[in-house]
Amino acid sequence: MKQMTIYDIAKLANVSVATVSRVINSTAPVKDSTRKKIEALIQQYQFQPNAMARSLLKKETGIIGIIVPDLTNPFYTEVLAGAETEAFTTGHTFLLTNTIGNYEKESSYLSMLREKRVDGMIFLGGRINLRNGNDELDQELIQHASTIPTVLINGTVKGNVLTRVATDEYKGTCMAVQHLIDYGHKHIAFLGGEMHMSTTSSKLRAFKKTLKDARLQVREEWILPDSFSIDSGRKQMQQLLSLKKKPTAVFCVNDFVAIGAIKTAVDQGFNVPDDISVVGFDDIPLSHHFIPEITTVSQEAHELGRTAIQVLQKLMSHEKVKKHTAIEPKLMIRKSSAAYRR
Amino acid sequence: MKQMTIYDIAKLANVSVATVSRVINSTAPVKDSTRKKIEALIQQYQFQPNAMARSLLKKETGIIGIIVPDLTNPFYTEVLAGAETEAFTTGHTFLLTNTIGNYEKESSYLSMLREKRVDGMIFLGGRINLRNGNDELDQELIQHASTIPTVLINGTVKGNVLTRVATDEYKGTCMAVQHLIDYGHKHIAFLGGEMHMSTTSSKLRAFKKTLKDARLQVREEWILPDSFSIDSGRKQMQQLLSLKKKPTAVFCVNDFVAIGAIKTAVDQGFNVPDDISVVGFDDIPLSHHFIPEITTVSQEAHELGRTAIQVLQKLMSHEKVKKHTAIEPKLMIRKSSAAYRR
DNA sequence: ATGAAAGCGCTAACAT
DNA sequence: ATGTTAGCGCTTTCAT
Repeated sequence: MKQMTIYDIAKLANVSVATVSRVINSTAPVKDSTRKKIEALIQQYQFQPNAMARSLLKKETGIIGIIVPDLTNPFYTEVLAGAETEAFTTGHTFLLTNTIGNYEKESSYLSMLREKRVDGMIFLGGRINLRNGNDELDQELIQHASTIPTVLINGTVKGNVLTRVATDEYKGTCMAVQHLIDYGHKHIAFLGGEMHMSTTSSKLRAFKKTLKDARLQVREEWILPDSFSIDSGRKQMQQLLSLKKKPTAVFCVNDFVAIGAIKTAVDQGFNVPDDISVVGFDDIPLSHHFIPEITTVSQEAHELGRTAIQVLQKLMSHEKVKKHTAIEPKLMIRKSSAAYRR
Repeated sequence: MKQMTIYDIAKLANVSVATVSRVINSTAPVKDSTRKKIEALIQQYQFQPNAMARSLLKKETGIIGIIVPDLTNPFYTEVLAGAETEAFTTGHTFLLTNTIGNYEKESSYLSMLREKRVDGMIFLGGRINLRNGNDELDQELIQHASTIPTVLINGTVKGNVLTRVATDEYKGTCMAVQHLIDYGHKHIAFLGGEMHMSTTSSKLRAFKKTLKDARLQVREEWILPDSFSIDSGRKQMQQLLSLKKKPTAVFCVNDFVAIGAIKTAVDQGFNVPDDISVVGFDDIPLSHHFIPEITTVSQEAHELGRTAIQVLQKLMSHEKVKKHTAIEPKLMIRKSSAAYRR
């Protein structure tokens, strides 16, 4: 079926396009009889105005561009779901991209979003999580952000010049490590994460700080970053268990690493949490269904997504917004951690 | 920074807009010196053509609309990730929606996608999974599909008039149940799923058929549909274990239900798989990291997504396509199922 | 090789 | 209350 235009409807109703436009947008009074006639026609032909023509004129598309590194990562999808909830209320839709952390793909999508004239943009992961940043990539993003309202989630660029919403990972880590200390653990390891990512380095800083404040020793051979995957957790726990001197508790940079770590420990005949306590980070849905249920730090992903959209909406309507909005992390104490028993 | 237009560039270069358009699209030869000049200007001002203006004219947007019921469900996101891979190669982007299975939201997004004149549409879950269909909802979808090339994933509408790509769930179920039978199980239960969903009913049919072919009894009190959640698995396994006569193996409609079922069984002191075998469906990433690793049926979600986009691309370029493309399921034998021991 | 101008489908100011 | 018309930013004949 061919798409009709506002002209077709106007002709059929013997009125001008302006009148049709008026009934569509109820932007001015129209005589009841003509309105009825037009509405009937619209219904009959299933006419739907071309949003592009309108956008061209109004300079707004009703579309928010989202750049995500990994659609299969539950943390990101939880953020997305939260964002969608909020965006739906204002009629915004998402133009979604999946960059698998590939900077070129990020760039390519960045241009695409600009060409499409999205009303705003949310950026997660990838380049904004680099520990030391990358001038060229940062500049590109800042440049795009100068024409499109942009909010960064859990990341930043050099100089913190872009608006961002983030969980306080440093604080979350302190909470988790302190929890282990409160349980009487004195020998605690740090597992997973890529050292060139800011999320890892800030967690590691928090980890060391918390141990030092409790006058506990930081043992370098128990600090085993690697990546963010389950396999990484398996591998590094393996390594840990091969040491003569083993820790009694482990802080993992995320729940995937925690799952891998627990799995390996269990495979090797250790009991979690009785022999070794494990805490994760993120509170992915599965963490409280795993066996044992995982003690972890919630990033309030849904909330994070919603907040980011709220901030973006202000940005889009030229309201003043804080450069940085922090989301409070929440410690979820479950079954993978227990009091130290000698 | 204000967005420039092709006119601005043309003025700065002392040429007509036509010439600028020509260098942007390399659609006609342009003298080398003028091209260089224009390219420099484009670079300098970071000019990016307005995709909407172009789309208005060309009648194509480069956007594919995707309707998904639940962004936090790993099966759907895996499909999405597969689809994205394929779409990226042709420069298509996704306008994503999340309907949480709400039919009104589906309708609302359906119109939105049409207004936005997406080039094609992928529909997952929701109304297309209704066991007995729903005439009104079906009609609406068919109506939209008559103007926008549409591919349904793992679902259909009455009369099968729309193009679809689907895993053979019936066959997958037969494979899983047969696997349990081959392991010597004679007492097998069916857990989870909503009975008004076609995925549940077709799995149940396959389940019964396979048992009958093996001359095994189908016991109604062991058929415990409910929903697709982990909690549903927990609840129904609880129910199963409260029976005097218990099965030795369980087929679950998906991995979530399987996880819940295993959890409850373990909580109650049963060993999986020694006391009771459990198989799932979908092969979500977590299923082979769970303890025990879950025997399941892979829907080849990534492949499913890719194929759907390939089919859609043909549809969009007016090539002939089969109404139905089947994806072969794959049995993944892991640790949650074992041979029956009396 | 380049320019002028029509038109994609719509909205909004200006007339009537 | 309704119609006329000028764009929005681009592509694409048709001229030159």
